[in-house]
Amino acid sequence: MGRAPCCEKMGLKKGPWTPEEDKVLVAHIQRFGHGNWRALPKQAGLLRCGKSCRLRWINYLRPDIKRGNFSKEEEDAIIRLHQQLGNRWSAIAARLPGRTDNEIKNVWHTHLKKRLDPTNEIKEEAHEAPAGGKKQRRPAAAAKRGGARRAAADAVTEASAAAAPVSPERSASSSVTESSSVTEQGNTGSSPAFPKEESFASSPDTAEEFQFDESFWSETLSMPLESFDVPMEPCDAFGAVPTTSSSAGAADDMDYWLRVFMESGDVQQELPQI
DNA sequence: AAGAAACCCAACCGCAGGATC
DNA sequence: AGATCCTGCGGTTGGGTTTCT
Repeated sequence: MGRAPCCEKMGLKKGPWTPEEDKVLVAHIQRFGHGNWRALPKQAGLLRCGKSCRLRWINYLRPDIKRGNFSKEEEDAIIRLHQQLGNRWSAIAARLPGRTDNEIKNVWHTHLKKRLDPTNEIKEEAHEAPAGGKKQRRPAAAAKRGGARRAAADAVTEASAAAAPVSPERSASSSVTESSSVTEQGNTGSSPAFPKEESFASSPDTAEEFQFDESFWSETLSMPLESFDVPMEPCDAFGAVPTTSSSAGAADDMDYWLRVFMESGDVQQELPQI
């Protein structure tokens, strides 16, 4: 059956997202959710196709995205899950709170696959124990990698992640995993404006609240897959489950976020009149 | 300092499958 | 029942960044 192309070309923008576009998209989803991705860009006044908007949101703008380097536990989990699930990245991502399928896929292809490849073992050993091998990256440099390109959008994302009420969709784990990222050595997702550590754990109390034991990952990740197969609650754009506990705050959260983005830029001006 | 090579990640593309008409 | 729409997924790639020579 002849499928219509994803984007009806004509004037639709492609390529990297600008901070302004990010703001518009986030603000729109905050206010109206993303019931219809195809219609969303038009409603939001974005010159993007719905697919592109969805991808940007899922992989980058969602407030519960955990950025930064993968921990050893996460990498091990990916390897283990990949053995069980194969290339079902979304299924693997569902078991790694805060990580996207795209991110996991990238990590797999750039690091883990090589690590598992017997022919690359020697190379990987060299990687583990730097001894002046070719193209050996230093951790600090690796952490810095791509920082410039991300910085602008991070301002938006981190702002979201910073004050975002932990989304119930992933709350059980994301509240935990976010703090785990704090312990990571590198932090590619950090931006000068919103250092991850500060942004998430804005107060000592909060920081303490999210402290958790290193054993979390080993315990969580060693759980049988079946234990994860709990039907997901329906949720809104930010993963807010409409339960009694969270629904009351949902509207407030929306307003809060709208204010954040209004204050962070000129979103109000950019939003189309609806 | 400049160029080459390697690395990495965001984003695109096309397909599959469920939902709807 | 079949056609079409829409979303989600996995594969792939373009191009920026970092490191080495």
